[in-house]
Amino acid sequence: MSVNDGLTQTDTSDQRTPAALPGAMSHAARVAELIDRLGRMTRELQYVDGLNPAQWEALRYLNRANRYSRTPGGVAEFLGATKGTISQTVSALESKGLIARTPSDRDKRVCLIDLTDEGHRMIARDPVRCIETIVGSMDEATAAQMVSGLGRLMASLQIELGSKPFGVCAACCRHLAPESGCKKSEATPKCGMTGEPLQGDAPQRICVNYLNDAAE
Amino acid sequence: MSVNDGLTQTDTSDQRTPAALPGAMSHAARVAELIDRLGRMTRELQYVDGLNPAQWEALRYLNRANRYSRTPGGVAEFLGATKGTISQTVSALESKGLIARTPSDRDKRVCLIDLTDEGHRMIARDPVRCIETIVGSMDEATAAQMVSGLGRLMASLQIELGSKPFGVCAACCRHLAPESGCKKSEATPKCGMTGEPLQGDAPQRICVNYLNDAAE
DNA sequence: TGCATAAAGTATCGAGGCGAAACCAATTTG
DNA sequence: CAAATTGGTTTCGCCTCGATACTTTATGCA
Repeated sequence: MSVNDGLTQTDTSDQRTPAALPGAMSHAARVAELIDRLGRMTRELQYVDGLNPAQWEALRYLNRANRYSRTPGGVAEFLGATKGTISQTVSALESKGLIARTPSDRDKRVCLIDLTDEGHRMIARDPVRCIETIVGSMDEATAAQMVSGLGRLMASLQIELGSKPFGVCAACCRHLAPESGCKKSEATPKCGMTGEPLQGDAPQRICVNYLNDAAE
Repeated sequence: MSVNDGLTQTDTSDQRTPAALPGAMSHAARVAELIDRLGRMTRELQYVDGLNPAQWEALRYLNRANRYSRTPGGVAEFLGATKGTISQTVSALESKGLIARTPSDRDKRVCLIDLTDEGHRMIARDPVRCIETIVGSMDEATAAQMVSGLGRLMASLQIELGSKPFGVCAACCRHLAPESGCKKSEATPKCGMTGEPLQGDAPQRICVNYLNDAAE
């Protein structure tokens, strides 16, 4: 390819939106761009081991959710997908031998999902783990800042989206952080995702990060 | 739903992988989780105004790339998709009147792409802008830390993926940051994405963030 | 108790995104 | 000047996912 062959034509269009160019970008705009790009890469990263991103995310959820949240409905709510879609995802995971469905005897409509040993082996090779590794090599202060910033970003984003079906933390934060989670009885319950303590009226507020439900 | 009705059955399976539970998660693991979740939300966010995420990303790229990078091939390389796929994306954007294709008279194989006025109006309503807004409301220090951390994360991730087609910055960083970009002749060229200066052998290194190509 | 309504889950259909491969045209290279 | 390369498009088919309809079980209200 030619390097710089003395362009004769002036490139007017590049001067059109100087504010949009990187040199002039604010930190906020950079973060938005990076989140977008990283999201794409993370997605790409997850076409591995015969699973697709949705399947990986479901498996990840199922590995972390408490017992009564490991249902197709729980996955659907968490991933923001329809039950029909999730039913297929779950079926796929089951046919691959990564999870097992057992009907609940408490409510015969629901089926409880558990990871099989194979599933645990699979989750141990989680491709997003490599993000963890990279961040782990940074200094602790930066990592902590990122958790804080990204956590707040996600919380705000979920509020922004508003209509999304994230329940109220009233009774108890439904899943995740089962032992550090939003237990009413605890002195300072903490949200499982952002790790921030929920004081005062917190248990009554929307659980912006994850789901809500009955107690553990 | 019942709150805590005195469960008789012990929930052994929840104690299986205590290290995976949020309370015990490292900052690094939290970041990985947040990136993944945010990526999903960002993706969802972009099903708006009749475009899909790929189309929004292409439009965003086309709005920021320099003149000689605004080609189907440039978009494909940037988004990590095949040329065939991008051809469809570009066609979609064109049929919506957001971009215009004009054949290059320099090389009759390539076609140059420009945003139409309609396209500029569209990009002004970019849905990821809301991330920018949220981050903009945070303190500058946090935002700066996030840019730094996420930038490094992305750089490492791109290196990690290795085989991905990101060129060498030898001649010049191909697009983005056209005025602050990797100009060989400049004293301290800077990468358009991370904003970090590329000293010494930098121009010879892989342009981890974006593409490479001939000079501006 | 009994009937209506709601909720969990599944099956089926169809739209759309995307990669693979074949192909065309133009350019570069030996 | 032929051969190989490169930019781009088209066609094909797989796969994901939402919408809809349906089944089964729970719940709520008279």
